[in-house]
Amino acid sequence: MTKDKLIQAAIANFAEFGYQGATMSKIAKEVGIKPASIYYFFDNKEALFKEAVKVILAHHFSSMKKTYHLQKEENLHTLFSELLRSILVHHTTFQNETKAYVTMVNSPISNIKREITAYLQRYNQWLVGQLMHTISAKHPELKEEKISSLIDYFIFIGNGLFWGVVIYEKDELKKNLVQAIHLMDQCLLHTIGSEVNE
Amino acid sequence: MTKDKLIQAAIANFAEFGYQGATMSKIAKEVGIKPASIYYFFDNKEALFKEAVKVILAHHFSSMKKTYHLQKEENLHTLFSELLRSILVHHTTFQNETKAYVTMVNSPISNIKREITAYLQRYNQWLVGQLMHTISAKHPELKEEKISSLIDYFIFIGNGLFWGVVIYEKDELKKNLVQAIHLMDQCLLHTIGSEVNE
Amino acid sequence: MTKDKLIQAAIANFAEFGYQGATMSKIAKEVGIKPASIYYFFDNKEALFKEAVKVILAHHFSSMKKTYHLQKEENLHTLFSELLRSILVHHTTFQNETKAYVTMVNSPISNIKREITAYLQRYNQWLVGQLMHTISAKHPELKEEKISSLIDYFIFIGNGLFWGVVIYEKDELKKNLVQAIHLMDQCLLHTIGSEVNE
Amino acid sequence: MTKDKLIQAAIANFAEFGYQGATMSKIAKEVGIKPASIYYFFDNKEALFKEAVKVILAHHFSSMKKTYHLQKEENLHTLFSELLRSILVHHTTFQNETKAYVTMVNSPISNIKREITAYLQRYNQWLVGQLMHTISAKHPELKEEKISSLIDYFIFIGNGLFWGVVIYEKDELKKNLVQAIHLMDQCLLHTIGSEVNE
DNA sequence: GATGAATGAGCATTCATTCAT
DNA sequence: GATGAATGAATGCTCATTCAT
Repeated sequence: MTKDKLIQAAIANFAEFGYQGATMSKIAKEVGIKPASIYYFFDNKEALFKEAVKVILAHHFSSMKKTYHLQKEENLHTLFSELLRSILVHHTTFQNETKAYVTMVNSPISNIKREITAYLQRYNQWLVGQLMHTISAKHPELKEEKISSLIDYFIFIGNGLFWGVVIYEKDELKKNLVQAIHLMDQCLLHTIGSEVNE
Repeated sequence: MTKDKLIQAAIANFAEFGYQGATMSKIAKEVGIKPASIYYFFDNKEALFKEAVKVILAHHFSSMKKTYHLQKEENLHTLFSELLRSILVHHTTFQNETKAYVTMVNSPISNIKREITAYLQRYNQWLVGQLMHTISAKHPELKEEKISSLIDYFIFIGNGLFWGVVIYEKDELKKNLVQAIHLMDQCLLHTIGSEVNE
Repeated sequence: MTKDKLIQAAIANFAEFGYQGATMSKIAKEVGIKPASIYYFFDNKEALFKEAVKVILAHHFSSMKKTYHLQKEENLHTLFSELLRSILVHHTTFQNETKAYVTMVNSPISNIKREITAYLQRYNQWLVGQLMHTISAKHPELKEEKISSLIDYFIFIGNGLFWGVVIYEKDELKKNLVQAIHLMDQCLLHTIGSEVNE
Repeated sequence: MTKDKLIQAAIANFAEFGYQGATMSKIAKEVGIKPASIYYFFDNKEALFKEAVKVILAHHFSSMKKTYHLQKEENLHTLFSELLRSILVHHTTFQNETKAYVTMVNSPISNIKREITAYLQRYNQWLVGQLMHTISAKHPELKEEKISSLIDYFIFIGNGLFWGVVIYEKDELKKNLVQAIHLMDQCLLHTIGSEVNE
C-alpha cells in the first residue's frame, strides 16, 4: 500500500537526514510518486512523521512484548538474557528505526517529542508491571523494592546496550551483549542468590 | 569573541534542531549579528559546524583527562567512580553539547560523521592506554586480558550512563550513577577481589 | 507556453546584462510568474541558459538554411548577395539574440562556451559543404581550392557585416550591406570572370 | 603602482566574467590586497571600470596612432596593409582588452556604454580626418567622396578582421589578414587604378 | 595606504504546500 | 488516487560598500 510505503520511506529519510533534512520530494521519489500526491494520504509533513513515529514505537513495543511472552515462563537469567538479546536484535535489525528514534528523542517538533516521551513512560510502566508480576510470582519471598531495584538495573544495562547499537559496528555488539548478560547475572545473584548458578 | 560566540550558538542550534534545522539566521540572531557576518569568520555552514564539533569533542576530551589525572593515584574504586561521575557531570552540565553530539553521531554530513568516528577511536585508545597503564601499575599481578575486560565493562557501563543523560531528567540520573558505580564495583570485585571491600 | 516564454525572457536578459547580470527574478517577472516557478521547468539557471543558447543557435541556423535553399538556384552573385542580406536581416531583426550571442562567445560558463564553439564549427561545415556543392555544380571548371577561397572571403565579409550589426545603428547598416555585396562581387569577378557583369 | 595593477586586474576580470561577473574580491585578490582597500583608490566598482575602459580605449588609440604615423608616408597599399595588420596585432596581443571591449559594447552600465560610443565616434573622426588628409595629399585628383568611400571600405574590412580575433584561434587569423589586405587592394585598384600594382 | 568586522540588498535555490484537473 | 503548475517563505551564500582603526 502506498501509505505504508510512504511511512517506511519517511522513516528511512528521518533516520538518514533528521526531521528537517527529510524532504517530501525525496520521500515521494523513493515511493515512486510525486510530492503533491503525499497530501492525499497525509495532511502535512508533521502528520506523516507523527504516523511514522507511531509505527516505530509500536514496532518496538511489539518486539519486546513478543520476546517477553515467549520467555516469561523461563528462569530469570534466561528471561533477562533474552530480553537483552531482544533489544540488541530489534535495534540492529531495524537500524533505520533506531537511528530515527535517536534523532527523534531530541526532536524540536513538540508533537513528536511528546509522542516519544509518552511512549517511554508507557513502555516503562508496562515493563515494570510485567516484570514485577513475573518476578514476584517466581520469587514470592523478594520484597517489592528489591524487585524494583533489579528492574532498574535491567533498564540501565539495556540503555548501555542500546547506545552501543548506535555507535558500534555489528561485530563489536556481540561482546556488549555478553557483558550485559553478565552484569545482569551479577544483579540477579546479589538479589536472589543461588538461582543463577547453572 | 564573535567567533567563539558563533560556535556556541551553532552548538545550541545543532542540539535543538539538528544540522539541517539549524539555520545561519537563527545562529546570527543568537549572537547579535547579521547572517552575512558569519561568513567573515567561517567559509560556510559546514565549516562552522565542523569547528563546533571539534570544540565539543575537545571539550569532552579535556573533561575526561582532567578527571583522570586528578584521580589516577586513588584506588580503582575511586578512580572508576569518579570517571563515571565525570561522564554524568560533563554531559548534564553541557547538555547542549551532549544533545548536539547525539545528533551528530548519525549526521548525514560526512565530514562531521568522520570527525566523530575518528574522535571515538582516539578517545577510546587514550582511555584504554591510560587505564591499562594505571591499573597494571597498581595490580602487577593482573593479566593484561583481565584488565582489558575490566575496561570494556567500564566503557559499557559508561554508555548506559550516557544514554540516561539523553533521555532522563536530572533527578533520575543520580540513581543511574549509583547503579553504574555499583556495577563497576562488582566488576572490580570479580577481577581483583578484596580491594573494593570497604 | 510558459517554458518558451522563459527562454525568450532569458535571451532578452542575457542580451542586456550578460549571464551573471541576468537574474532569475528579472526573468520571472518578465514572464509574469514567480522565481520559484522557473525551477519547475528548468533545473537551474545554467540549464535555462543552455536551452536559450540552443534556441538562438538553432534559429540562426534555420534562417541561414532557409535563405540558402530559396536562393541556391540563382546565380552566384544573387546567392551571395542574398546570403549577406540574410545575415544582416536576421541579426538586426533578432537583435536580442545577436547581442546575447556576442556576450555568449566569451561566456565564462564553460557549458555555454562549448555549445557555441561546437555550433560555429557545425555551421561552418554546413556552409562550406553546401557552397562547395552548389558552386562546383554551377562552375564545374573551377578548381576546388578556388571555390574554397571564395567561400573564405564570403565568411570574412560576413564577419564584417555581423560586427557592424553590433556597433552601428540600423541606417548605417544599409551602406555596410552594399559594401559587403560589392566586395563579394569583386571576389566573384576575380574567381569566375564574366558572370557577374550585368 | 597598486592603482594600475587594479585597473589591469579589472580588465582581466571584465574580460573573463563581464561587468556583473567581475567582483571586487577577485580583483583585490589578484592584486594582493583586501577588497576594502580598493575603495582607497576608486570610489566604487563603476568608477574602477570606467577607468579601466578609458585605459583600454586610450591604449587602442595609441596603438593605431603609432602605426599611422609610422606608415603615413608609405604608399596607400602599405599604409592600409599596416593599419590592418596593426588591428590584428593589437587585438591579439591584448586579448584581455579585446574581450573586455566586446563585453563592454553592450554594457548595461550607461556610463560605460556612453564612454564607448563616444570613443568610437572620436576614433572614427580621427581616422577619417587623417586618412582624408593623407590620401588627398597623395592623390589630389581624387574626389572627396571617392576617398570617403575608400575609408568606409577600410573600416568595413577592419570590422571583419576584428570579429575574427574574437572568434578564431591565432593561426586562422593570418589567413584573415591576407584576405583583408587583398580586399583592400581591390578597393584601392578600383579607386585609384594603377598604383597598387607592384 | 590598508584592513578587520560588519551589513543591506540581492541571488539562486529549496521546500512544504495548494489546487484545478 | 495522482499530478502539473505554481507559490510564499525561507535558506545558504555573495557582493559592493562602509567605517573605525
